[in-house]
Amino acid sequence: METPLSDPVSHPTSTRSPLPTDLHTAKLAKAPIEQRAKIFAALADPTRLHIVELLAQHRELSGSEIATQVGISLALFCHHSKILAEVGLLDIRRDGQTKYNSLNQTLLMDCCNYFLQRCEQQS
Amino acid sequence: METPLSDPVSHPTSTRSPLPTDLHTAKLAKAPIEQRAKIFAALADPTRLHIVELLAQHRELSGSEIATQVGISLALFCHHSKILAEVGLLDIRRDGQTKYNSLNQTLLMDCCNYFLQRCEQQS
DNA sequence: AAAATAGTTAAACAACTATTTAACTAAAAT
DNA sequence: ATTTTAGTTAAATAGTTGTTTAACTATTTT
Repeated sequence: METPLSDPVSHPTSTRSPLPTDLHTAKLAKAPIEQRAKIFAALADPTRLHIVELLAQHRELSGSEIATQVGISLALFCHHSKILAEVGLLDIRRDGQTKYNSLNQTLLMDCCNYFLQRCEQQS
Repeated sequence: METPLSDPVSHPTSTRSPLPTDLHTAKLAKAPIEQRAKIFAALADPTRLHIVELLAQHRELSGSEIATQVGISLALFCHHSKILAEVGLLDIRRDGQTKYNSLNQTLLMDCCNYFLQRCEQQS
């Protein structure tokens, strides 16, 4: 398993540090292009995109809640959540037997800024 | 072949209309999730991401220029450019036997704004 | 006219991936 | 203690996709 681009320890869901976006985007730029591509690959599947869009609006949802909302089995959600977590897009908090998933908005914004910066300083 | 989300006629490379981003993002929101996922799928391959990042910095490049820069055959570039053009990320202008490719920055920004809007108005 | 350049297309192949199903662990509720 | 509930894991399958190779068209150059 690869180390995700965003460190869940230094950027937890509830208390995300207000660092300038340039720092994150710089971190993303140093990463190999394969790792950047994997973030988009995580968003490339309709089922996963549905999950991400759902979490963009609801902050925190349990696995069962997401599975029923999206209309898939819990087993399938587990499969997709693993892919989202592996690239660092999913923050997971556990409480008893339920796991609460939230979106790493910072990483999502960094991916956007990564392009926008290059478009601005065009040669 | 599906109709791309961005209309290359109303938004050509050289004279892109300065419409507010909300209109584009709204158009993206109305599109089925499969079509949105396909845009990310286009960015999910390292070779294609390399092409996109190259075009984010150089505005316009020919197929041969891109192929040599990225280090792939022209046949392989042709394959990838078709996928990028199909989702509307690539604007193509022809001059004689060479085709000049440019990035549809508007669509790329719309994809970013699509998430960011949802994150802001979180419930 | 012949050769080089730019691009397209199709076939073949290997590698990967989304989904289903079933068997499993662990915590909570009855 | 038994039964739900929540989540994980593995195997099997079908479908998709990236790359290579070779044959092709059309434009430009010599």
